[in-house]
Amino acid sequence: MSLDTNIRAADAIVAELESQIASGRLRNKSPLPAERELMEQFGTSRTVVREAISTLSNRGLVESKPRFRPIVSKPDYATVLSATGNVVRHLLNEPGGVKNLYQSRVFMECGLVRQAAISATKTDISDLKAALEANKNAINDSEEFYRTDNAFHGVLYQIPKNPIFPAVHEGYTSWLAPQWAQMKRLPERNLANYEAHKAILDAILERDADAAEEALNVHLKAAWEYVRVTFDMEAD
Amino acid sequence: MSLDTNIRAADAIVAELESQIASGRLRNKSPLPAERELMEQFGTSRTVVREAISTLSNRGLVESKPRFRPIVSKPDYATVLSATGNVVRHLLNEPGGVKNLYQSRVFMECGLVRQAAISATKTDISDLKAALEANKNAINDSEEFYRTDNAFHGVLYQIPKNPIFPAVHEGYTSWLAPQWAQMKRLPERNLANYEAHKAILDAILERDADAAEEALNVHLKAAWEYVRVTFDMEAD
DNA sequence: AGAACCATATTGGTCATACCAAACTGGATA
DNA sequence: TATCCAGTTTGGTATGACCAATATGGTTCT
Repeated sequence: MSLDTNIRAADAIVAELESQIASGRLRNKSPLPAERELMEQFGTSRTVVREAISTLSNRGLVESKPRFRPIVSKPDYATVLSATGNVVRHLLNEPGGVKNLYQSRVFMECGLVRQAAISATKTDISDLKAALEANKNAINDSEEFYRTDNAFHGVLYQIPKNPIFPAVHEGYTSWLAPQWAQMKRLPERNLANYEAHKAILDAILERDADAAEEALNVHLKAAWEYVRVTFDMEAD
Repeated sequence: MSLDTNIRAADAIVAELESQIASGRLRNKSPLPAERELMEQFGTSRTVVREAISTLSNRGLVESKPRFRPIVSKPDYATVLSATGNVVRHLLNEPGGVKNLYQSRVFMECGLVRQAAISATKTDISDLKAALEANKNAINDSEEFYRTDNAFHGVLYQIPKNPIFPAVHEGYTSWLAPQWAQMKRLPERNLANYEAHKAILDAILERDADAAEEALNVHLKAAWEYVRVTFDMEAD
């Protein structure tokens, strides 16, 4: 929001490098200049150069592994989401945290299936069918089922052809994965989930937004109930 | 995701301070210990302490103004969003960036008005009415109209009673504000916007989700068209 | 020629120390 | 009690040094 009195030398370097990354002067996936070089280039001490790099790293504009040259990484929506990962973890540990996130996911996907029902293209439909088929074939392999389940939902996020949505899906997947990982996954539940997916797809095929939303709602509500019981949370 | 070979001393300090903040051992809104104190406490040099603080600051867990002690700021959803602000700005400068963000906002609010139509409480309704009234009274004061316009949409984000949504609204507001700021705002447009808001509220009052969604769609589509023309972007 | 290998120059990570200016503190003063 | 000032604390920056791991380029072996 406010810019305060920002007289940090590091901020100037951050700004400059940011613009060089954005403009492509610093090519994506290529290493940043050496610290001692930047230090000369900007006429500052290595201290501030390192602070600047640290900031860029936290912003997700460079990927820095210890002992390696930081790699320029032009930001995309996935970067934004993953950069927030650490903080989100804290929020999930607060009471109601998981529920809030899950609820927002239900909200999001309700909208997605409506939109899918209304405007899914042939390609979208065949992607959904393929994902459902893979899902069906994995009913007895819970590990694989999880992946195909997630992939099915992922297709929904692709339908708007807007890069923000797949990034959000990635966020949900990675943030909620820890919860999901410690749940037992039984073939009968896999079957139920597959059938729920099928119901959703059927509704989309019939171009019935209300039915699709309803099917998705039932599906995710049931899944949540299972999560809730497993973690012994308070009811709604 | 991957933990790699994380041998950075600063990371240990970050982790420790993070957990102290989460547990409340470091009280919210209170200043962090002095750098020289942390340095002794963790047995490292001031260099790594400062790097750790910089990381915390970028994560949004402390608020650090130059020359002032960093203030502990327990993360909330708004913090997460605002921490991403810098990167999002870059994405908005890329072709289609603003459009993608705006489209996601339309998507979000379509869902919100549907939900409002279905399950808005009396309190929600009266909040909406109050916001609309304020909106009406500001038609001739474009500065004020912008605020009330935004507030009206903000009420929609409050209806799910989920802290994630208001945070998202804050995100949209701050990210799209720069675009909005440089647009001329005429009383006749204010009036049109007010009437659009009224149509939305009317549909909500009639508990007609489809009509509410439609009204909102018309409203935001029109607003987008205005933005698009102003900035001379390509058509859809 | 191409692959495995090794000595050396780079380079990131950390430490110790120092200086400055702004912020803070507490007691003297009006 | 409110104000003001000097001394202290503290964040921002600069140097310079050392270590260990990496990157590099030439040498040797196959």
